[in-house]
Amino acid sequence: MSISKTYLPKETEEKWYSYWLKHDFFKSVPDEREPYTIVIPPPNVTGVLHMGHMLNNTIQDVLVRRARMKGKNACWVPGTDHASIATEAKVVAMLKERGISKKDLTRPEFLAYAWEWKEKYGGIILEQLKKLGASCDWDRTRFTMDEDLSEAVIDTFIHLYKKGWIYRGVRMVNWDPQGKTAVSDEEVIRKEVNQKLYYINYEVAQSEDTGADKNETGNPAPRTYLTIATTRPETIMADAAICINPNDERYLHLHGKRVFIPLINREIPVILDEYVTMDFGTGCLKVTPAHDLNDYELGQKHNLPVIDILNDDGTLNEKAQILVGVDRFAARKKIAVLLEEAGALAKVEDYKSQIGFSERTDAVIEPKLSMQWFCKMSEMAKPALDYVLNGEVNLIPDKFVNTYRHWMENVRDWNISRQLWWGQQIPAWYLPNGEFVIAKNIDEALTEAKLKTQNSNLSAADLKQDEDVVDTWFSSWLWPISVFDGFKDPDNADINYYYPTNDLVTAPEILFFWVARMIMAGHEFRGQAPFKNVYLTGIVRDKLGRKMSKSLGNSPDPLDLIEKYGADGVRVGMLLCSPAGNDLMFDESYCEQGRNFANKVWNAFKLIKGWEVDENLSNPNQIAIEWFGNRFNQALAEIETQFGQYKLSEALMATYKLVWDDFCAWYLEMIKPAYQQPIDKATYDVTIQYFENIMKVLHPFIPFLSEELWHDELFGERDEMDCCIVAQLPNIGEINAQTLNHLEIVKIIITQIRNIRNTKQISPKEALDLSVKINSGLPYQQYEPIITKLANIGTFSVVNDKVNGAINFIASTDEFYVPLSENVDPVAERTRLEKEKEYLLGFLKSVNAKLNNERFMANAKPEVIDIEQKKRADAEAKLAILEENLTTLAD
RNA sequence: GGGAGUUUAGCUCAGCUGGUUCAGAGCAUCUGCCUUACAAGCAGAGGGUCACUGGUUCGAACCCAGUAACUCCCA
Repeated sequence: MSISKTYLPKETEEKWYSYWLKHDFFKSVPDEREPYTIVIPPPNVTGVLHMGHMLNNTIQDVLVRRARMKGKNACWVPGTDHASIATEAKVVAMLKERGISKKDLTRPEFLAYAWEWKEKYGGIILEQLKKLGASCDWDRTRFTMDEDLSEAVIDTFIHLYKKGWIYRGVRMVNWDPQGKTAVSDEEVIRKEVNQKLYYINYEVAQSEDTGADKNETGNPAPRTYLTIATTRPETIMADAAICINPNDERYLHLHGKRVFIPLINREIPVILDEYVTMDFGTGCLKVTPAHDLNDYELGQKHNLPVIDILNDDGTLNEKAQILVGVDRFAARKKIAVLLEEAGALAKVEDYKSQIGFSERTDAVIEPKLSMQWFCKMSEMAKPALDYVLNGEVNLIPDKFVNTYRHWMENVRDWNISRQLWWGQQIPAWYLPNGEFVIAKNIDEALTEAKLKTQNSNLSAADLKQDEDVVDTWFSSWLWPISVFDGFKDPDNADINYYYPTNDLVTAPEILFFWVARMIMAGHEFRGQAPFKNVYLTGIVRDKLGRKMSKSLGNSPDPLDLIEKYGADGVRVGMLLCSPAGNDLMFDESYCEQGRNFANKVWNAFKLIKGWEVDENLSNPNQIAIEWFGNRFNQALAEIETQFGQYKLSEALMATYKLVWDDFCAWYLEMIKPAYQQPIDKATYDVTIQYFENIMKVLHPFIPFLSEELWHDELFGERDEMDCCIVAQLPNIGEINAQTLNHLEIVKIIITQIRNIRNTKQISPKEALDLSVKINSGLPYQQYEPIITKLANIGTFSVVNDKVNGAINFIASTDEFYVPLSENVDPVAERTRLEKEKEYLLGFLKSVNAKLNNERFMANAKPEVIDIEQKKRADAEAKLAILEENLTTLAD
């Protein structure tokens, strides 16, 4: 049978994924084992896989697979999020294509379309995750609008309302005029934008009472003006006052005056408040409570009326009096012209300022007063902060603790209503008299309403349910509980076993919307945080540091990458460039490196697979076998530590080097029989064992290839359930430091000789002789076969005297000589030795400086002093050898 | 304007409580190899004023202060 020269991932991936599924390896049910649980951050149901998902889910899968291989009952719960704004937008767009407008539909009709859409496109992303190898328990797949989960949302709403933590109120919200919904502060993206600053003159009203402004002839006094600066001239019709700083000496004459709004000539007062910055603009601020948050607060303070001149879609309404029906941006341009014509526009300047944009629709956010539902945060924030501060919940990396605390200490109430249909409808029913009741369904609402009004004649028809739905995060904050049915059935076997979960892997940008709120919900409903560790991944950026996004088109399609490099290659590629919590500059070349790695493993397999065993041969490789056994244990220990600290990229790199450098480049080269020669049984058996162990260590990173090789007959008979995915990771055995140290010296010797070949242009095929003068007492004789093989040595001899006319080098404190067929160039040799000597002298000098320093000797720790003394001894010994060699050379 | 963070080789990053030859890894680069596991490879090599300026210390990439550049969050 011929084995392909390179690893071909395609059929392997398909084959093993369905095998794993068929044999229920991803499935988890509570049992006596220790659970290891992850709930997936549910992607948008209508979304497609992007690089961020790729990173996130690779990390989760590595963690889950590793836990499974450590004997834990691993459970990774998958699912999707209904994502009200994003999904509703897509459904609206789809309807539009079919010539249907949302406003012509009833709510149930619209929802029917939305569900149809969800059934058709929802879950594509979960299918894509399978391509990556995600070992989720698919039987547990949940959706945030599943009946049970929605019920949990409604119950939660009622629960919090009864506690007094949910209330209804007029607030300034971020209004998205395109999506026609309020969005949370976190969904507003601020960008710096070039704008214009308009200077507008307001005529000051004449004082009737004092007559001071009339001149003696009784003619009207000349008109006077004040000038304000604004970036939003279209809102002047909503002005409620002009505000000046009471300390502003320029405007003392305006105290107590009134002014006219240009174009509409409505009279408004001049008010005084130190809030106004004197040196910004003209020092006169127009106060527009309906359209600016700060103005709103100022208006509240001064009891100003709120005049809202904008419709929900961003056009001007009749309260504006002019430009009614015109969009806010068109109105801005038009009003500038009108003001100009009226002589009220003093000047226009360029101006840069921060503007909020909707994350979902990219429309400019309009501050808008509206009646919304709010969830009070202060009581819930406190315990949620404590979980993180006292370490019950670990944020990884911990630099996010500060950010988290800052946010939790300054948390604002959560606007939980959204003016959409796709989502859980708010369980509030309005009575004819304007009052409302909160109830689980219409029947309960009616009962409540009758009780409340003492009117037993009320009927269901008299009640009208709130039109809005709750914010999507109001369902996803319950996710870790609701996926285990913890609301409907708070004492069921699953929730008791799997909750709290172990690790949550998510992006730092949703630390507050999601992570913090899950902790709040966990505390409120289970008295326990929902997870122990939160691993915050970085943002995937392109090579230039730009965030990968659809609009920039700088994101590769993950499925294309898998097609090109194999899922294993892409997984390795993702992890290679992803330090925890730092953004990662993704480049396709990392996937290439991943693919090459998989190929390396494949070829190591191919080599071993090709060996013939001769039972009669004795084992010449005991040293190599012992060394690799130790090295393997050492690497296992390192990898264990790195996983413990969630340094996944480093754990992968340690694995990578173990396989590539230690196993392939050193171990296999040491034991490899000559071409077409058989190998002895002992070496063969232990090597296969080593390889099998390596498959295990590799499995979390490259599950497909490791599973594929696992089933080769090389490893003997396997029954159906004997799979790499459930193999137990090897235990960390004892590590003999001396074995490892000795072999490091052997490697140095080999490298030195190879280096000599390279610099002297000697072919690797030409054997060289090697003599060693042993000063250290190291048993070089036993390493002779390895050195001879890897450095292609002809005769290896131990000598008592220096060898003249040979290239020499020092390893440990022993002297090595390589005689060359042609004479060694004494000048070049001298230069080389002198250089080395110089280095050693410098080194010795710095060591001596420390040892001769009384304060060092007095203050440094004894072990540090020991080390320094050993360094001095070693350097002096080497220096002595060098000196001798230089003398010899001179002879 | 307020808060947090980052700055180490061409690139991406390690570097734990200051002390091993501590200046590291992978990739890229250069040189030489088609040595029958692998050119998706093998062997070897060269790359850095640890952002800058001061300070603390016997000793600083690491601690402190200031400066600069960049990033993020909040206003």
